[in-house]
Amino acid sequence: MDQPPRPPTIDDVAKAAGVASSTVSRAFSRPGRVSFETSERIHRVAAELGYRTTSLARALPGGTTSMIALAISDITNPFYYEIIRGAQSAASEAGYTILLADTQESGTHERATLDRAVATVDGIVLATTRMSDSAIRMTAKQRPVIVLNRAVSDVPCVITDNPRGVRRAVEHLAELGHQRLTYLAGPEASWADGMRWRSLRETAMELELHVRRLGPFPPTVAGGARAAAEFAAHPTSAVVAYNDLVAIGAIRALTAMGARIPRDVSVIGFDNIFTAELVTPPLTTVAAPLAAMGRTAVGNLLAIVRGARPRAQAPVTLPCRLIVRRSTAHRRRYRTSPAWATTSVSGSADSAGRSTDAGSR
Amino acid sequence: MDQPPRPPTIDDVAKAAGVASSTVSRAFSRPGRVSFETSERIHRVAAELGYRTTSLARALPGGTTSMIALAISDITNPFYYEIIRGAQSAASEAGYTILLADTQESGTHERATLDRAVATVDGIVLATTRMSDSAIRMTAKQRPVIVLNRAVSDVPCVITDNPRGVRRAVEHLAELGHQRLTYLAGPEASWADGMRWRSLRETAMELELHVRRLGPFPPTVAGGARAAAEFAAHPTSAVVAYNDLVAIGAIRALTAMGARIPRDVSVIGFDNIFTAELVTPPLTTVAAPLAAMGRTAVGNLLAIVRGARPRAQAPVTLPCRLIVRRSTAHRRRYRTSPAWATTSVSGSADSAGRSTDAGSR
DNA sequence: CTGAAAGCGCTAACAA
DNA sequence: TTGTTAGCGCTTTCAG
Repeated sequence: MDQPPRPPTIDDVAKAAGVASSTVSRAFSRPGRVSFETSERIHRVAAELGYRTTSLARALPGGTTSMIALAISDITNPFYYEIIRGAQSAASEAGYTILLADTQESGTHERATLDRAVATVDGIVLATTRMSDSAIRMTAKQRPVIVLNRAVSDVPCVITDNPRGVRRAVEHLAELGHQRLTYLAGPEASWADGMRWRSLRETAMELELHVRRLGPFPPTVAGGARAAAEFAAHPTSAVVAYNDLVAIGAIRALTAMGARIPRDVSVIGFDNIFTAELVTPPLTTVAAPLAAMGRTAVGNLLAIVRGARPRAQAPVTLPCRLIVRRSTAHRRRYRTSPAWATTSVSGSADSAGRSTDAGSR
Repeated sequence: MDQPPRPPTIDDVAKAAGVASSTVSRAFSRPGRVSFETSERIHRVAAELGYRTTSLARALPGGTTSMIALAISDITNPFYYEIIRGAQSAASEAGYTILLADTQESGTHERATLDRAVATVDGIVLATTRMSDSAIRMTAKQRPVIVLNRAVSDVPCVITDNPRGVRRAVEHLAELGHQRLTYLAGPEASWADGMRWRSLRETAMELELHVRRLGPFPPTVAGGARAAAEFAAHPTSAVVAYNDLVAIGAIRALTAMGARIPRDVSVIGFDNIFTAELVTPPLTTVAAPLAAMGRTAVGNLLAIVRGARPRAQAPVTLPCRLIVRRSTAHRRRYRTSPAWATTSVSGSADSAGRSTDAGSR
């Protein structure tokens, strides 16, 4: 009853069936090139012995494994669920298996993980990588790589149309009468964060709104709570968060402080993760075509793996759209500073001590 | 600039460095058994050539790949996030990589996926498999296997203490004065579902409560909504859902019908997924130690892979606990049938037409 | 249609 | 410390 009892090899089958191993091989890979009877017998014997082809050895000569790596920064982030799902289905349709590489929000860790995986897979999808551009290019030299959510020159990328999404969000806020927005920033190493902030500034300038940036914060609910604490020191009537998680965390924390969302502050997130419509109030968010991103990335990767010339120049850009739910509303004009805020915009100084307190950490 | 330019082999390096390939091999795997200078030179040359060991070929002789497969029924289900995270960290600490196998809620698909993976990995964690016990045992014959969330004889398993969790849930409901509960069932092939329902019946009997079962429903928010539609035809004051997703879906649907949760009906879920505390009202749920499950499963699997004798007899049972939040409350006694229900328990027939309507789909 | 033989890239065993 | 020689399990010529 020893667990791995030396699985039978092709030679075992060959011997048992009284044929050459090459015949067995053919019987499995190229049926039709083996007489019906022989094939029959081989399969029967193989079944009895419990023989299975070893994809490892099979992959050896050509060096392809029918596996692709999917590197993601934090598997706990719901943002990835649909992406993984899309990637997974595209991969399995093409007969590929996905190797998951959780890189734990760390460029270093990511490199290490990838170094191990790189040798094993036929290609790599870097979803939200935290590595430097040059590190990415290094990796891309070794294996076909597709970068998701980030534009890196000389490497094929799949991104969403952040500028457009941001624009829609800001327009929406402007229509609701908001004049000052706060951006709750995500990780510094995040390309999307930089992109969103930049677009935000530009759009705001164009629409003559005032924006400020707080952060960086971890792209999590907890990060959102921290962001809210800082935000409360100098609130604005509207906030745009790096992603839905941060938005949700902020809404919760703000609500706990006594603010009513969206009455007191409108909040917009990014990504439209599954939880976004489940929270209260349901989150207004810039939706990314998550599953499509996964599918597209894998599709393009596989094309390259199969020999297509990567068109690294222009990143593939997928559209995103604003989903208006209940976390945004018309701006209310305060006569006095909001009761829930740590300190008012107009600067009543009596709670300044608390301000520091809440803002720290 | 062709993408895969035939990565350099160990022989290329050997030639370029003017040594035997075995020396190169040693330089990489057993440093110290090679003179400092030689090693130095080899590594330099290797770096220049961009050489990397091919784990594939390396794995060939012994047949170990340092990969383990994690098979899950639906990657979109948040239930898995923490499990994957736990598994991932345990695996990477031990130098293993995780191969993800989304089996799409289908036993057949699962077998196929596994068949491919089985040959490539050193072991397999079956998280919530939908395969039959015998199919699982077959797989277990080929590779070390750990089954999560299910007890299968002769195969090592890691489960949570469902009976205890259910008991706590029912006790909680009983304390709140509820006398009739409805169980919203999950997939028929789910072991946990059977377990929960059985425990529910037993505990209810003991505590002299009345239970009934609706379903099966898909273990999703949509499934929960469907369940709610059926439930509304003959409501009870409390419901226990197969999992948090179903609970959340039911709460949403019920709320949409005009019911107030928990005032009109108390709802309990299972798993304590990340979203559970974010929804409104925050969900009372039987929490499973998700990350610990992943860690434990991988830990035990790796122990077996390394030669430990699997103790297949008694499943490892992890504790779970009831987390009381806001979706449960004291039972209210209705004088008449609730306004929101399709049909009343006492049977006012005037809305029977609607009943069918809501119940279909 | 089938068998023999030559590797795939690397490691292990044995010499030198 | 290094080189030489066998393979690992399978696929792929190349004969027969």
